[in-house]
Amino acid sequence: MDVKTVCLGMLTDGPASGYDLKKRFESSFGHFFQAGYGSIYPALATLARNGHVEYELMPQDGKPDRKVYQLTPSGREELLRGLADENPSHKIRSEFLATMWFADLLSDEQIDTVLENRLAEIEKTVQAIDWFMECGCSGANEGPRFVAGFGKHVAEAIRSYIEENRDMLKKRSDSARKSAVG
Amino acid sequence: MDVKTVCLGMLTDGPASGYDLKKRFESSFGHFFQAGYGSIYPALATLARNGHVEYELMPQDGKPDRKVYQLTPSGREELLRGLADENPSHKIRSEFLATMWFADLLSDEQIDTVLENRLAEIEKTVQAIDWFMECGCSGANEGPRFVAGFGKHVAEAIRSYIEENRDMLKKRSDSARKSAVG
DNA sequence: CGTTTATATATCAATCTGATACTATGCATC
DNA sequence: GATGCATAGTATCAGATTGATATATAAACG
Repeated sequence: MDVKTVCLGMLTDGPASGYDLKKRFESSFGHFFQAGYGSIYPALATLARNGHVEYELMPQDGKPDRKVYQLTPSGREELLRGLADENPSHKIRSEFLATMWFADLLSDEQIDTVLENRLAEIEKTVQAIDWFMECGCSGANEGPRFVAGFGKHVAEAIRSYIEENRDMLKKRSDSARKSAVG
Repeated sequence: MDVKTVCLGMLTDGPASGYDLKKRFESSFGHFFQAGYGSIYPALATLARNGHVEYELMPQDGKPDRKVYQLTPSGREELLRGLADENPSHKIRSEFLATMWFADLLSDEQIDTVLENRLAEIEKTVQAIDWFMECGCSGANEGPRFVAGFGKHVAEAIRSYIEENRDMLKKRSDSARKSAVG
């Protein structure tokens, strides 16, 4: 499954422009599937070329024209084909964990800063998901609720793991403690 | 941070070929940072061109020559620069969650299969991490242990979430139950 | 008055993914 | 005896994605 399929899926909720889809990627999809203009616009262009979506130009004064896309019957079929994979991937790309892997090359201060920043990011994610569950989820189906709950559960697991295990990475304070005691 | 930086980091454990690094990506890094030949070989070529690594050709009979790479002092500096980011990213790219988001377009059977396959993948991940903690971790520093524990904790959080919330996605059985009761 | 934010389009270089190509040995399977 | 697969090793390529940037206008902020 690629950005094209997700765009088709988003268009089942009604017509939207590339700009609209980007906003939706940011608000509800952001924590598990990212896409920027650089993938959304080419995706829509390809889908239009293949007849999976159609667009109407909506002129606006001052601002550039909106291209409002909507699903075609062929697009709906293509969407189902894209969703048919029975073992869809779930991948993590973590510069954070890669950095922690090499913790012995960093200072305690650096490690501390990185961990604090990660906890702050988690907090942002949890708040975004909470907002979605309260406001953005009205009328939504079970799928989005399941996914939002998943994201929150995992984010909280990460938070608790970091809080309970961050001491593991402090090497200097260990020897400092020893020499202070001894 | 990109594949280049991680390769430099891996080479702090001693000289290795591109093939060796690929195996290490598979065994210990796989659950949070993937890289294939298509990124490893170009990365090593660039690093060599910039003087961050050097290689020696090790002829073998029958098999192709090994190119055994090792870190240079300039490479060690480059590694520290690559690790200096104070807010390294932690991104999820989940076709699995994207599929679940659109659960209302799928049959109960499809959803069930996808969830079972995901649970099986989790099991594989947990086993790979357990193996690493018992065998691959000997003499390893705190960093790898922290990361392995992180991976296991998160994998188990995912498992428990799926097991406890999978019913949420069954729509047909709900109406079936209602009509059976009514 | 200058800067940032929002609305909207789109492209580009650098990077990454996943598959494939090439060579050679060994091991199992039909 | 042939066929396929695993292991060991190199490497490339098309297609997808990332993150930044370009273009244009208007509103809001300080």
